[in-house]
Amino acid sequence: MDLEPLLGSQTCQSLSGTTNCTPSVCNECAVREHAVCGSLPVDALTELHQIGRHRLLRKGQTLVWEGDETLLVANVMSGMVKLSSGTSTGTEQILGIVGPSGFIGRPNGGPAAHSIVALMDTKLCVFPASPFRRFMEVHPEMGVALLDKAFDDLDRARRWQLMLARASASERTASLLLEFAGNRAIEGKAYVFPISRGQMADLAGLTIETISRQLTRLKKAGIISLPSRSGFIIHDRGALAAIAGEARHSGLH
Amino acid sequence: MDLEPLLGSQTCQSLSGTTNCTPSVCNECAVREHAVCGSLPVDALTELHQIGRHRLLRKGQTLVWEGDETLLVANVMSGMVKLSSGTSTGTEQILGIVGPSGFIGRPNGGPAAHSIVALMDTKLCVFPASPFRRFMEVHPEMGVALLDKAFDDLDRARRWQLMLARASASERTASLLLEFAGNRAIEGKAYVFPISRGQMADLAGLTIETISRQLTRLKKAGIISLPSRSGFIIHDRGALAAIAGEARHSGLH
DNA sequence: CGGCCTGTTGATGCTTATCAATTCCTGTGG
DNA sequence: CCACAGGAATTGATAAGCATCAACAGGCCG
Repeated sequence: MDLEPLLGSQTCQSLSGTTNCTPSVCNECAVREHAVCGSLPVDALTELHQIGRHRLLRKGQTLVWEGDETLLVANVMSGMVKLSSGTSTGTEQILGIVGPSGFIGRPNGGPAAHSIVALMDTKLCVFPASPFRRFMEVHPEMGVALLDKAFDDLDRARRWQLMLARASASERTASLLLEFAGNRAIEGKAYVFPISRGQMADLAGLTIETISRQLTRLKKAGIISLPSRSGFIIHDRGALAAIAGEARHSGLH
Repeated sequence: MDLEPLLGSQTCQSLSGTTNCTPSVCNECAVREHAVCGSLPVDALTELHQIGRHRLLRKGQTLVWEGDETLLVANVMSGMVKLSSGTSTGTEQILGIVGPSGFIGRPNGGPAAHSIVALMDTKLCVFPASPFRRFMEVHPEMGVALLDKAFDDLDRARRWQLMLARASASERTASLLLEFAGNRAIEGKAYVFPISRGQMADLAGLTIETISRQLTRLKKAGIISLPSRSGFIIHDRGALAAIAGEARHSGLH
């Protein structure tokens, strides 16, 4: 189902018998430069292809179940997945969200600390864990790149952590919107909420009602629009960023 | 100052000319089994020794400054360091705390995302970044171990993040105490607060006053003692853990 | 011994959670 | 295509929890 071998559409023409050109699917990959494979030389990339597959994960589908042995790792090409975990009280909690060029899974096995579920239709570059590990052993630069990405993620998690510790409701809501819109949020463009209000509340450490009130407030201030229940438009990115960063000292609360 | 070459106290006796026995300092290392070097074979460990040094970081001393190029990585053998960062408003914020067997620094260079400062006298196993990188290239298992640790840290950061998002003041304070006491908190043992009330407040996302009130409350409930300003004793570890986990439904708030 | 800094305790107000009612999508079936 | 049901989101009223402001106590240093 929706599995497409990466090699399937390779258009490299081996005129001289050598095949050291970039597989076309990678050239077309929107996140190539930012993902872990970005730093690989052509021949290594070609090799990596042979163990990976493209996969489309439909909205709501689960890639990995919490507690399962980790059998695969993946790059997110487009879309979004959530990392979630069940709590002692039985409810599900969102631990994080991973968007394009993000890496998910643990190469070294062990039970998964969280489930991975698609928030919208999501394209992935999936690799079985064992061959991926072997690939890392042969190509240490991949391990290096992955390590770098893991440390990046760690830094980002620590900063979000800080935000949760100190931010007000308006700051959290604004940060959430910017997160959903991606780092390069475009004014006037229609974005989709990848998660429900309830899940947004979980992630930001607020309640549904507070999220709703803050969105209304931002709408009334003219900073965003809410054309439908599941979409939003940013009109004033600067204002939103200002609120996300330091609302405590601005006029809008 | 306080620099001690790791090889200095190696007691391995090369009777037969071979030196493939574990360096004694590593045998004596309290965190050997939990640190990244734990999985290394003897010969690799011996090699790693030759690029590392022990270093004692005195309370308050800074190992790495935020923004500086990362020139070293280290294992924490004993003590505690904080990761901190300056904010836009000029104040310092604590991003996290690293205790024994923790790994700090980024092997792959780039400017440091946070300063690293000792919270108490701390013993470190320090390695210059470049030789450490070369070592990783030769010994991929080190990269694998480090990657695993990084993912562990990431999971822990995500869970603390979740805690901050949803926890009440009493939950946060209890979690903080358990964190300070280590995973195996012993009832009746005297522990030291590694950071000031203000820094605890920063870390937990509370104010000094609230931290103080919660500590008093825990003391009055008989769960802890506060024999001095800078120390605490846990009398009822179970109660503390219960509060940290699910205070919202207990009687104590 | 006295100043000073850190921590504790007290009183009050703001922010956000909670409880409750209503509206508005969305998707389903006729 | 429209009507309807069901759930999700919004809005309102109230209260709890924590921050803030303020005063005080207790070590630690000179």
